[in-house]
Parts: sequence; C-alpha cells; structure tokens
Amino acid sequence: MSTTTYAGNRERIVGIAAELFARNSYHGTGIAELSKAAGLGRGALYHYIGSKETLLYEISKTQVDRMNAHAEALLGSGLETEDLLRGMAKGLLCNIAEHRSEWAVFFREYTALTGENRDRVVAARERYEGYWRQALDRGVADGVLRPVPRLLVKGILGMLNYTYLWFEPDGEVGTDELADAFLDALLDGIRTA
Amino acid sequence: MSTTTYAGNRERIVGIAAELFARNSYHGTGIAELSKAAGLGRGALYHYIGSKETLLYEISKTQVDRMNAHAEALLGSGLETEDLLRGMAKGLLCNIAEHRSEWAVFFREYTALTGENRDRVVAARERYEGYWRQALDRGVADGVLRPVPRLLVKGILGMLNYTYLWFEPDGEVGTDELADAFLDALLDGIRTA
DNA sequence: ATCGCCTTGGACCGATCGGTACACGGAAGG
DNA sequence: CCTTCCGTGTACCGATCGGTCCAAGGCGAT
Repeated sequence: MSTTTYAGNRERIVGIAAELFARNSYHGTGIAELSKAAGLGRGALYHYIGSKETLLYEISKTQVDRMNAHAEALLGSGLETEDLLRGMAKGLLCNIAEHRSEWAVFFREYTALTGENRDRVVAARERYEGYWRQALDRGVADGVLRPVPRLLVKGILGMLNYTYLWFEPDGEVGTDELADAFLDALLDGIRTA
Repeated sequence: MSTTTYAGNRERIVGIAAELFARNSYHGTGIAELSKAAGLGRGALYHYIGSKETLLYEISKTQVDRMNAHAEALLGSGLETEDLLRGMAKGLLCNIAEHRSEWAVFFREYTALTGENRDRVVAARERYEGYWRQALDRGVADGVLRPVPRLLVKGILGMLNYTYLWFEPDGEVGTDELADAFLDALLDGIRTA
C-alpha cells in the first residue's frame, strides 16, 4: 500500500515542519534542517513536499478550514446565542491548544505566502471572522445581546487567538474553563453590579 | 555636528528596517535589501547598525519600554480604576497605531532574538503585563471590579495587541473610540440588561 | 596646505539558501 | 530472470546569506 505510506510520510513531514517553523520561523528554517529532522535526504524530502511554501500553506490552511467547518456546524445547529458563542470559543481554543505549533506558524507567517496560496488562506480567515459576526448579529436580533460595534469581533478574536502564545492546556486551567472565563467577562462584564 | 547626524541616520535606518521586517519578516529580509532601501552600501550600513539582530532588538525594546513608562505614569497618578484602565488601553492602542510596523515586528519576531537581547525584551513584556494585573487588582480591591481570573489579563492584552493586524487609525473609528468600545464591552458586557 | 577622522562603497569571506538532476537500490510483476 | 518503477541519497546549481576589511573620499580644524 504505497499510497498510504506516501500520504502518511507527507503528513508526518508537515507536522515536523510546523514545529520547526514555529520555533525558528519560516524563513529561518532551512530545507537542510527540515530534511535532517525528518530523517530524509533532500531529494527524498522534495519527493514528498513539492516546495517549502507548500508546507507553509498546508500548515495554515488545514487549521483554518477545520475551524470554518466547526463554526458552520454550530451555526447550523440552532443553538441559542450564549451556547453558540461559548461553543465557538471552546472549539477555537481547543484547536489552538492541540495544534499550537501550527497556529503559531499561521499567525506569524501567513504573510510569507505568495499569490493564490496567500489569497486562499486570507479568504478562509475572513470567512471565519464572518461566522463570528453572524453569531453576534444573531444574538442582537434575538435581543440577547445589545447592539455591538462591528470592530468588537476583532477584539474577541484577538482575545482568543492570542492564547497560542501562552496557554498551557495541561495547566490548572483547562480549555473549557478558559473559554468560559473569557465569555463570562465578555457577556456580563467585570464591573461589580 | 557629526553626533547628531550619526544618531539621526541610525534612527532612520531602524525605522526602515522596521518596515522591511514587518513586510518580509526578519529572516526574510537581507542586508542587501536593507542597505539598498537605506541608500547606503553594506559597509556604510554596518557603520551604523552593528548587526542585524541589534536592529530587531531596538525595534522591539523601544516600543515596549515606552509602554512601560506610560503604564507607570498612569499607575502613579492616582486615577480611579475605570479611567486608569481606559487610559492604559488608549495609550497602548495609540502607540500601536502610530508604530504598526514596529509592533508587527515585535509580536511576530521577538523569538528570533537570542541570549540577553531576548531575555530583556521578554522581561520588559512581562513587566507590562504586570502593570495591567496591578490595575485590575486595584479595581478589585476598591470594589469597582468583581474578582477576576488572572488569565483574563492575557485575554485583554490579546484583544488590544491583535489590533496591530487590522486597525486603521484614520478610518471611521479612531483610536480612543476603539479603546472605549473595547472597555465598554469588558466592563459591562455585551448582554442586554 | 596638511593632518586626521568620520563616512563611504564595494570587494570579498565561508556558509547556506531553495531547488534540480541523476544514478543507485530494492521490491513487485511478468 | 528481467523489467519497471517508486523511493532515496548525494552532488551540484546559481544566488544570497550576514558580516568583515580596506582603501578612497570628504570635510573640518589647525
């Protein structure tokens, strides 16, 4: 079953690349370093990857696509506003926690993509932002949320995305608790009544 | 007045480097490219900069130090909690808006620093985070804020820092309005009463 | 006019960059 | 046994990497 071996190797290499890119940056990681980490010669490596940029593209696109699928599922499930927002936050934090290297690479390095690769990743990113906007708009329409400036969507995503830098899911605060803490503050504020 | 010329040239080069690093990443920007943008030969360039990493260090450190000074001034001014928080947010957003390239470089590339350079920048960053924690703690002690999980500090900073990616200070929403919008949501929540 | 210093461009350093070409090995299919 | 072909390591490509060195230029002070 050479196909399976090929795909498996490919996936393994993408994972290794994510770790190296996260640690040493995309431009700061050489093909030599990558091939050594993968235990392959340079020729063998190129047999799998095609180009260095392809790796960066796949690392980024995979995660964003996953989040888009997750958001679409939640938006289509008829959840009430609060559960919808908490669900979306938990999905994102959970994915970031499980794929920290990939998200670090995506956030820091997507600008290194060129042409269509970049366009597609940016478009996917904007689609995801649109889903959050939809969720908030729905809450406003239902009367659960007060009318809220559009820019707040960026603030919320900043709050969540930034976790890739510091969140330790095995620490004393878990992924779900963190998402709930963020949403408690966002929904009801931190001022005393 | 050769000293002034020297320092002025140096500052100019640091600014150009910030723009190039922000656009093409630190490792993705070559000395040749930088010297061309500065209108200098490579030898002349090195007369001013010492090393490429020095540029990265200065770009990062300058901004963080400025924010630390700002936070210290506000914390020492006896402002009440709400004004303190809004003032700190406005200071940060204003600085980010005025030095977008520098902040982009800092957020994306500080991991490329080595040794003491890196330690110093990380320490300065943590000091700034500590000032926000102090401000929140003060609000809790005063009874203005409800007790709040420590991790929320990271969330707030994420919300504010992330603006380097998208905020256009000359757009329809200004710096101060944005800071206020974020703090309205944070203080009182977005849920209807 | 002369001295000395700051500034400058460019040649040059070894190392590495991303990527290609190619020949070898070994297993599968006949 | 022979052919075919995928997987592989390696030599090699031109270009560029960050950084150093140095000789010439420019300019102010004496």
